[in-house]
Amino acid sequence: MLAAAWAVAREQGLAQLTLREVAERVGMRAPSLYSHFASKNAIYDAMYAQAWTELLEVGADSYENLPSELREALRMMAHTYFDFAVSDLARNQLMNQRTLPGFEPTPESYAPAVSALRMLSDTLEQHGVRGQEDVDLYVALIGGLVDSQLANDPGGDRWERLVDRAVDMYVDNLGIEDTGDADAITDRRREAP
Amino acid sequence: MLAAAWAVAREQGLAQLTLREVAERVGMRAPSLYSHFASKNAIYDAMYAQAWTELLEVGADSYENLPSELREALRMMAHTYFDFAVSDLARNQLMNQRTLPGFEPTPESYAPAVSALRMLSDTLEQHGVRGQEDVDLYVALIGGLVDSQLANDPGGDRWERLVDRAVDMYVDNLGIEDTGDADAITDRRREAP
DNA sequence: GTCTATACACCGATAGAC
DNA sequence: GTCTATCGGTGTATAGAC
Repeated sequence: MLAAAWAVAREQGLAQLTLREVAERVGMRAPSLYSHFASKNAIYDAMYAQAWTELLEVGADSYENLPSELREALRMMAHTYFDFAVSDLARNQLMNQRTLPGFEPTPESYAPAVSALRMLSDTLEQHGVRGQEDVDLYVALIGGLVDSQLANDPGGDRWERLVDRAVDMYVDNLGIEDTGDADAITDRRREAP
Repeated sequence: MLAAAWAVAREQGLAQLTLREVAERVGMRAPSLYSHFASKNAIYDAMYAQAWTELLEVGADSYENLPSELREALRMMAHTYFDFAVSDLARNQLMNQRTLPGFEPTPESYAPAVSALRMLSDTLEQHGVRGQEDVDLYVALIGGLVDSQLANDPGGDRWERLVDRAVDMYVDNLGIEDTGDADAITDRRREAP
């Protein structure tokens, strides 16, 4: 049933999802959906939770045995996320953009999003990347590649080809020793004025 | 009249713009809008052109007397664009995201977008940044900061504070001499494998 | 150009029978 | 749980009077 909702969102657009269309795909009438969801917003909410849970699973699989070397580990992480995000525009809009005005996930549905970000920052930390700003910059950098790819070259690879270079640029900027040791200390990161 | 459309888009959401609401704000009835626009899509199209034309004007003012020094010039450009983009979520969605399924600007409306990107690449080139991938990476980097700011900290400055650092990171990665001379040659940019 | 009137389709949501 | 019927509302767009 959520699968049907995702299909509609992908085909018609996230905001153009309708109860009638979802119901039809599962062989039901629109009012019957209210036996499963309290409202249309509740469907979005469940989709939001499912999307972040999916990422959590993809990430758990992929991050389990990351290379100890910082640069290689970040490249793998970046590609995993990039492929996941780019493969579904509607899902990415629900997860990371304010496409639905006023939509706010419930605390229960927001939880997997928090876990996913936590998993990212934990993994970064294990590889020597510490500090909120370092994480924020990584999020913006990889997210920017995803958004550019989806907006300007959907189905192509114009920004995907920049993922490795972007990660290298980022690691160079961190200015930590790239030894694979979790305890890197040297920090010559440039300070913004 | 376009101003009324922008107001509705900002308040209700880009996709939630309705002819009735726009008409009401200009003291008209919905059908009267068809004297000015052939369809709702034509309104979006005019808004798209206006948005990119605005950026073109802001950019022309700002890029006229940029510092010759690469790093400083890119910082100014980045802040100019960041402030412009972050100040209007609906406008940014129309310009840079696929929020309206199936919307494609007409060639006439797409023209100012091409001009704006051309202005960017010309300016970058004048400061020694050449190559499509260099431009693409800049677009993704600054766009990523914008999108992160709008999605995760609307009204705040959590990613705005990273603009200067991001530009420095980018310039360092270009690996060109930062002398203010338009003819920088050294290129030790890392190649993705 | 703007109006009234209206067509036609669609929306989310509820009531109540089965 | 699922249905039919329906509510009250919205949407874009057109016809034709003024």
